[in-house]
Amino acid sequence: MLVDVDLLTFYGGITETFSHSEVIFEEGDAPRFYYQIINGSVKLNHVDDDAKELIQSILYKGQSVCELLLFIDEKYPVNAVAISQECTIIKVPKSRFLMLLEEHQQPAIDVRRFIAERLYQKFVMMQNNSSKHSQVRIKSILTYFKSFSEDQSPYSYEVELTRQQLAAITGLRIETVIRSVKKMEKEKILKIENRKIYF
DNA sequence: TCATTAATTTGGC
DNA sequence: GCCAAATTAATGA
Repeated sequence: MLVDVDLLTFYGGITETFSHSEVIFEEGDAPRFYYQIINGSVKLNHVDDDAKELIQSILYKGQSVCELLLFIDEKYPVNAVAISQECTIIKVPKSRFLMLLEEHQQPAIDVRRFIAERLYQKFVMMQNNSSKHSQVRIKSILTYFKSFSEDQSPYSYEVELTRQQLAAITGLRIETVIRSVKKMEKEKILKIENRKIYF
């Protein structure tokens, strides 16, 4: 957990449960809470004029959601949507959370580090994601998600993202994802077993 | 279990 | 890359 749950509770944290595809906050909303995922996963996305979805990031248990908006005065640039069946989130009012950070050194350090970490990942992904080679884009995303996994040996990571989600993250078409992934299997970059991708 | 819906895959342009 | 159609998996009554 990024910040201790008891501490969050002490500062007014309330848990809330969302089911699959329920919206936690929407693009354009004014940020009013710090959100931390107790259980489940959340996607941050944007839907463009053509109704095409771009997934900005996917967040898991223990991570906070768009915490950077608490430090500036802007509206949310993305939607936050639960993508696990059960998604439990603790939320703390903005002002109280800022108070928490002032009164506690360690969480302040951890949150700062988390933001830096994610900004760094964003740089890396942006560069790879602008590659004209679809395989580079996909591999970069897989590497990123695998980085959360303990086991770093080849084919050990079972990709839980659907091909649609991969397409929405990389900005590629679904068909392109499917065809590239198959090529990558031939090139022994990954393995496919009954539709599941192992990287 | 059957019907419906969503996701995946293939092929043509 | 785009679209349509076929196939398969997941979901719910």
